[in-house]
Amino acid sequence: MATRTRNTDRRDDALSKERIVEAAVAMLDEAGESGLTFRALSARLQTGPGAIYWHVANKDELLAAATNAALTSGMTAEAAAGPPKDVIRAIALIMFDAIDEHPWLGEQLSRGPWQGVTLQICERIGQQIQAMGVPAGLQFTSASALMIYILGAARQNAANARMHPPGTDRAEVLETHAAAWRGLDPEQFPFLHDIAGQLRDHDDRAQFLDGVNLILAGVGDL
Amino acid sequence: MATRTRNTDRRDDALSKERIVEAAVAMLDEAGESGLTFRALSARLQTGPGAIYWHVANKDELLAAATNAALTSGMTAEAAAGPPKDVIRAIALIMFDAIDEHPWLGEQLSRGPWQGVTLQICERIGQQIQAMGVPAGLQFTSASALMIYILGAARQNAANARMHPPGTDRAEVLETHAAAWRGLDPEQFPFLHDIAGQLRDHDDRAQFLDGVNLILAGVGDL
DNA sequence: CCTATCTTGGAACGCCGTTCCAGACATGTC
DNA sequence: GACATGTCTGGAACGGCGTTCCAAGATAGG
Repeated sequence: MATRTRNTDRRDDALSKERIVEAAVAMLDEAGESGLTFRALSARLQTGPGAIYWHVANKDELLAAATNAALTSGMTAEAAAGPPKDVIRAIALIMFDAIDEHPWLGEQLSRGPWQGVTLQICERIGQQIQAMGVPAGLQFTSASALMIYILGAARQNAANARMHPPGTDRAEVLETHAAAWRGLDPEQFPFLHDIAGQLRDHDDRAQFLDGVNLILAGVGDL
Repeated sequence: MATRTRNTDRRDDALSKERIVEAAVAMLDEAGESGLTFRALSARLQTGPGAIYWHVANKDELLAAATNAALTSGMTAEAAAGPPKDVIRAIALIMFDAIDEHPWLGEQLSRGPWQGVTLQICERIGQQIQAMGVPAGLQFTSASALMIYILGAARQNAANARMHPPGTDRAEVLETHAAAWRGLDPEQFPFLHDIAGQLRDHDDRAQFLDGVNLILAGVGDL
């Protein structure tokens, strides 16, 4: 592994795990998860697939490294002060925005177990849960419920965004979707038929925050 | 497509979309998502890959059909009566158990948009939300928060289960995991360090239900 | 300068989803 | 019965994937 000998004078086009991960993040942003292949990556870095494998064990490790890199870069400064619930809301929005910017993050974060940056986020949310005075026996449940909702909602949002070419008009897509719900049989689908209007007018980010508040309200009640 | 001519006397080893989907579900249950390939599937059905493509458009359609089949078979009878919150809890547990039984369902359900069986579940939850007297403007938010949590939690549970061979001892796995959390730096990870014990002792299904109750508590408060 | 180690990159392997197509099969018509 | 027709089968083949292998180039120490 490239543990030592990193500050010596190498040729300046030398590979490194950082350069590889950086290129991987760029390719994921440009072409999504299916756009990242070792062949395309090695072409971008002007090398062969074998060279990459000297720095990275396999694609899973590459994806994990790209995930940590992308999330960490978005988590630099943070509103650490304020009431616990506000801090949680801020963390949630940071994650939502990060996944909105890098849609492939949604798939990746909710795949494996919580580790790396995800673990740090879990920790920060847990600290705020404790600061709220939630009884010890319910802290784990509360924190994981928040984590699951945040990851699930951001992921759902990313999945929705991924289904349309980047250029399409959001209002038009929503109207089409809402029309489909409104067209459902009112006898069999009264609820979906009713709220089709809310689907058309809703704002993803605001609704995400409403969901976080919903859970926070439940946590505060315990 | 095989639309008509289904009741005529064909040879009894004839392919059909039902037989294909049934075999696909079995393979997914046995070997997970990566275990379902058109080659293995055609070998199991004693035919070639090309024959399958006459009944199924592509792998996405096959996965969607398998998802609907597996979820529908688990949703036969249902406790439709009782207070709305009880009905929601019952639906949530049915989904949790279904995904627990077919771990690949977790990945699949949260991939695409809500359609098929997922749409029906959304409808049922929405009806209960309405029955709870939630204001019209908040019904969409409440229902989607519940859906996201249910899908996210069940999916997370399935991902955890998928990481260990079927035979491994659950208590041992949890103990190892808890030990890792307990070994974290108490200065940097006070929360995770503290609740490692709860991680070791927790019951996935009970904690899932606690999370649902958390959200229901918040919804009732609005 | 020579040698041992680190690093590269292209060829090759086995597998995947998918397409193509020759032909088996059941059926309706004379 | 012969034949034409549309339905259905299954094996070969295509391009691309993750990954492995290894000969050769680059670099550092004696």
